[in-house]
Amino acid sequence: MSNAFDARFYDRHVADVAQRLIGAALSLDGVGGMIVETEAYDRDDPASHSFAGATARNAAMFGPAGHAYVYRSYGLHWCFNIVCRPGAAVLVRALEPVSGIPAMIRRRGMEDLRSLCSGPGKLCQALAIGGEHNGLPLAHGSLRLELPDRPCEVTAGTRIGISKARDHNWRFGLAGSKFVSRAFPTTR
DNA sequence: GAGACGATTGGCT
DNA sequence: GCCAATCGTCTCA
Repeated sequence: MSNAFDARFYDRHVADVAQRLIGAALSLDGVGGMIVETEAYDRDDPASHSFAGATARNAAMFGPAGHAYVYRSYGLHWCFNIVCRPGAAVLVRALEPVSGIPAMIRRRGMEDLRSLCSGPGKLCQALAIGGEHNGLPLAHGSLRLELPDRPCEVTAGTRIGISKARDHNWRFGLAGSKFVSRAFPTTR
């Protein structure tokens, strides 16, 4: 059984890792929940920050697997990624709140559970993830990641908010979850 | 040093 | 569905 402490877990295609992270538990200082939505970004992916090579901002993407890559989006939001192979990372887009919910409500300024973590910027605000967490390991410390015992039922779709390589079905969600940032196209 | 742009969100029509 | 907010990063001069 693979776990988040095992570097080998990340040594597979990033889209595969993104699927396996659905159902995992993510938390910071005891505040967190279950990952219900992810997106994969690969080294040779025009939509990825790493596509043009390593820079000061994306250095963490080329660092050790199983570490965090946190960046600021649109000047005001933070987005949280899990680094896999060099230049590849999984963007965590949504959580189902599980623990520390009062803290999330306080930070987000709203009570609706579905609005607490249903988006990459939202979950970072709810968990108080910021630039100081960029490059930190997820295996120990205040940032925790625990993989599910068994794979969850996952639905796939196209990634959101990008202008390049829109054709890849590299967005993954927990089937039937109400906590995703946007509904997946009805499958089957 | 200047200019363009973005893996978003929340409010308004 | 449309659009403004807001600023770090990157590119080019």
